[in-house]
Amino acid sequence: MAKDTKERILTTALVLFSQNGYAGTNIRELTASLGMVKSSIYKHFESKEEIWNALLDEMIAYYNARFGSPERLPPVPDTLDGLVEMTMRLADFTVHDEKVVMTRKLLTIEQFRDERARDLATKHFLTGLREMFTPLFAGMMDKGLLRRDDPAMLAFAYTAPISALIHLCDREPEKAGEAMAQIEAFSRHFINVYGVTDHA
Amino acid sequence: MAKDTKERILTTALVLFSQNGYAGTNIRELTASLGMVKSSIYKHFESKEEIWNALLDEMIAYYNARFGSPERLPPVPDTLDGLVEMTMRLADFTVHDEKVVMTRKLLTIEQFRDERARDLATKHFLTGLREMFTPLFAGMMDKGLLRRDDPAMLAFAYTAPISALIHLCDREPEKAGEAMAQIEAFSRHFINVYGVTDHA
DNA sequence: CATTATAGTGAACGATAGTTCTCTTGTCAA
DNA sequence: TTGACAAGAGAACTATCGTTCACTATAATG
Repeated sequence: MAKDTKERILTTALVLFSQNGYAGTNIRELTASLGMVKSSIYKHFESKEEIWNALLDEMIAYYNARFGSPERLPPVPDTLDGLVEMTMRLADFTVHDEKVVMTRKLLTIEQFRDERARDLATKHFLTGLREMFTPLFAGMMDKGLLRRDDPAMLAFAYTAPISALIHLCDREPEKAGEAMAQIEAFSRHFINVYGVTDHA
Repeated sequence: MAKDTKERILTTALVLFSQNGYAGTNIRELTASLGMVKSSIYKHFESKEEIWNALLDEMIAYYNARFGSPERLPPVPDTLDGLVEMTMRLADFTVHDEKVVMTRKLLTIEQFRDERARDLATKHFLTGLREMFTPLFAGMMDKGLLRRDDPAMLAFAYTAPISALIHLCDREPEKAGEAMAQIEAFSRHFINVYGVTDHA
């Protein structure tokens, strides 16, 4: 079906664009990966740039569906260890889910060329995680699990180092194991510093 | 002189590659920016790829000269405020020095395509700052300015958020002022959490 | 059944990519 | 002063780029 082929094209475009960039990918290579001849793709998209725009539309929609809505927020952990566990689950998914990895790599590569990619990159790399953890840390303060402090600042201090290690995994996947261990070590360091050990 | 032209070519290549990437830059545009015709460049470089390799060589040499040697380490601050000041000086330079910004953008764009760019990217984005601040924090612990802790972990927890904000400036230069303020706020938060307030 | 839209083919197009070649100019050493 | 060489100009080459077009096979529609 047409809809199906269009979807397959976008999937393959994500694979190639995230590896070689938009300019570094040609439609011959793209269509060959799909088992067709290069002219066929113009039955589905008007131009290479339209493929890029459609791909960006999809990435934006995916981001909003997955991370945009407040009800998609993870529940506030009941213990400090619960925070570590939740973090490791999130990190594991983020590092190993192919589509998410490719999306991140593509945004990394194209962020200086395309304004929409730039905005989405900031969400993916900076504000997204921070806004996710801010209410979570506020909740943990309410529960007496974390020292009272600015939750947004704590969220930033917590998520930025984790983000840096996720980027390392994108760049050097063979270090993923090591990086995951560092994420856990950092998370434990964090709860040691900010966590409240109850002496009641 | 020949040496001079070669240097000018590399400078312009850095400007264009960091904006549009290696694949997205053509030598016509590159030579036109230098006021010559495209064939002339082959008197200085054998190919486009050789320009890329020479540029990488230069970036690696520059990095090693500037951040590689231990004697280039900044002095251990005598006060907690001294750490903030030193950080702001470093951040200001890193965010506003054109060559450094372009180098970072280029490494960001090309890190998935070239192995040497990948390695240099990890140094620029992760290990470099950490290795710079680890002995510095160890010294501050010796001086009783910081709580005793793993200096490498503290260095990571300190530099990663700052790095994230520097990346934001690369992506959205209009937010540089805001980002610098956030760096200072984070630095002050950090010394509040880890700093030792002397009650002797 | 006839028809019409759809999806894919293969040849061809103009534009542009990186590169090479020949020629001219200016500079410096013998 | 002459010869050699470095540096650039401009035309031309080949390959490849994104794209178009005429055509065919298939499947859905009246």
